Amino acid sequence: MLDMHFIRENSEAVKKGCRAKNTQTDIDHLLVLDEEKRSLLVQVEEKKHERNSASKEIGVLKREGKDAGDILDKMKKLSDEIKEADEIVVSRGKEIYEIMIRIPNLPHESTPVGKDASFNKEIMSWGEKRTFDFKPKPHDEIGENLDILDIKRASKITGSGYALFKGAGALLERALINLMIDVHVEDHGFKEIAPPFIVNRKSMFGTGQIPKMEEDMYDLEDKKFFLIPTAEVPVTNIHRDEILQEDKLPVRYVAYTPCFRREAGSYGKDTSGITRVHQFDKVELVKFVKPEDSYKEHEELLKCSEKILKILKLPYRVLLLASGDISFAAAKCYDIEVWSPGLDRYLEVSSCSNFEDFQARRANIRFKRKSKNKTEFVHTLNSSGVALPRTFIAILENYQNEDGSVTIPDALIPYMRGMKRIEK
RNA sequence: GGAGAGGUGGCAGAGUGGCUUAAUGCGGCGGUCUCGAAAACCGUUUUGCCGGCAACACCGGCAACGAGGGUUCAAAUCCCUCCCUCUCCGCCA
Repeated sequence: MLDMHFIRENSEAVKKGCRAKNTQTDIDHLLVLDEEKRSLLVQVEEKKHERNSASKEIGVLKREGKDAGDILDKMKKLSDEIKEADEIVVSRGKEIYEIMIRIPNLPHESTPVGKDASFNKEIMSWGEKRTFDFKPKPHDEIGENLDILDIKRASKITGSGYALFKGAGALLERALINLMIDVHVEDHGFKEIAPPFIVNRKSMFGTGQIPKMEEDMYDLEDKKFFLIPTAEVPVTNIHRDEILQEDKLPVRYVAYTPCFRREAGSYGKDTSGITRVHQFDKVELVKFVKPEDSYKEHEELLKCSEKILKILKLPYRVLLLASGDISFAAAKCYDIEVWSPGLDRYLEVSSCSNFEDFQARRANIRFKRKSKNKTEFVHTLNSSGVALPRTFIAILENYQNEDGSVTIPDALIPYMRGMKRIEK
């Protein structure tokens, strides 16, 4: 959510930002409503002040056993007026709120302006793509052959878009989670969190998934609860409605969770194997920082995510996303994409976003400086560190051997009970 | 799922319609005292919004006692709905 003061004073910048994010919003209408509401508010508050003073007087008169009939009649009338005017203020307030919660975060000045993904900029790449002396297979074929991935049975159990890992495949999944968490805790100083996988509406609102993306979420008990689409939701909401101490910042959390996404409207896209599934595992990094540090912290956060791919020696590239391609709540976002030789393209394994104070405002996450009286909103950032299925894909495809076996990356061997190769 | 108790300021804890827009204690902050510290004493101590203002300083106002609604001139206090926490019972990994 943006600050109404900011919108008032920078309406043109807000309009421009909304356009850059491909979002239609009627800022002019919002400004009119805001103006109306504030002028009404002044009148209502004056009347309430009058009522408060009169009520005190009535109290005094009653205590002294005197008659307060006249003033009582007057107050009855005044109270009705207040009620009437208050209703208008509240209804304006609701209209304003409904518009406000749908205004996206504005892109940062370093975010390239462009309507879609074709305007994303590749800013770096790492690792050499392996040259194969045989035709590399796609992961689903490798996985089915080794009997470590069973998509057919997953669809029997649940439906299309689910993965069933078996034997060394299930172990690899678990090994990756453990490796990632250990790296982020031990090398990067994040605190490990194991959050609920089901959250309430307030939490989903706080991070910005609802109302805009509500249809992409799995819900429970008639939309009272939601299966989390990412650990970002429960972890960011840890500090909802809190005032953090300045010297505790930055706060860094790492959490493994499964993620549940309906992927509504994406049928037919990225359907190969387990590239796009409704349930997947992910290790997520979340930071709460002071505003002046957030862009420095954003760069560091990107490095933390990249580190995982470096450790696994998987070739990847980093994209700086264009304004039209970044999420509703983000001001700036990098995507990390890992190389998939079997599919012959890059796959997104991480989104590293700076939300500035957009989520903090929605979730009311603040901090207080020692030097100031006023509270301020923190900046929140998060990054996948990293998503599992596509990392699993990249390992199978990049480390495949001609005989169909898969070599285990060195860093994973201790997490795989010493296993060096997955063979039939 | 059933029965009961309860949700008040950072914490503890008063307060059942108007001398309470919340007592008191603890903690925090500032000060006195001290070589310094402790103790003691004095002061201070929530958040949001609106208006004035160059100002997050200051002044004035409105609101908030789990959330929402109702009664009333007036609600922390009375009524209704919901949420949460705790205790006991049932079920259960």
